[in-house]
Amino acid sequence: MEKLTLATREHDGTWFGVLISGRSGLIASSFSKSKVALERHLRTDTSGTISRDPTRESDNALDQMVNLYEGKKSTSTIRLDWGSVSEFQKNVCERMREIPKGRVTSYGLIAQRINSGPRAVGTAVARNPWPLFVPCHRVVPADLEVGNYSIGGALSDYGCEVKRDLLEREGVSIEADRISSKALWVPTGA
DNA sequence: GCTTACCACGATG
DNA sequence: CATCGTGGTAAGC
Repeated sequence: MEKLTLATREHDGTWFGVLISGRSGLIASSFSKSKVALERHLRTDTSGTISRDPTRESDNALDQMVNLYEGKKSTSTIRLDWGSVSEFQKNVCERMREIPKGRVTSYGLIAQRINSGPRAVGTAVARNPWPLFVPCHRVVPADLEVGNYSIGGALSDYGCEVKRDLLEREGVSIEADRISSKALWVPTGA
């Protein structure tokens, strides 16, 4: 089995973590108020020897993660390990990566773009292995409420609040639980 | 293999 | 508020 690196960092009361394969790149990212919950979530579905020794790549990934959490510009690109991602999920992730910072789109619009259905897109977004790196927080319901967000594989009110904060730090204006329609971005392309 | 139940949805009434 | 259609997934045979 392959050797993996698990690295975590605390920032502003929140724990951030990454699981990285030196060979193929970032397998998963996550964040949580609880360090143990974070590590447990990152370890799920991984069979392999886990090292806690930070690497340049893990340091870099955590730097980026905190930057993205703060709504700042990312300064480098992280390799993503697509190995355990279905073709459909990959398609959805690619569309999410096209959403500009400070904008949002809806599950249904992504579905139209890829000739699928909103619920199917919802399950794919929910299973995003790389929150923050792949900006699943920019996908919201068609009525432009903030919508749901899961952390550590589970939905929570905390997750929804985090999603709202992420969007606002990226410049999305939200009044009375409703996102400004100026922020709506319609996916482009074939 | 096939069937079913479950969803971070959307449209309708 | 309720209901239904929907597509992908995983768990169950």
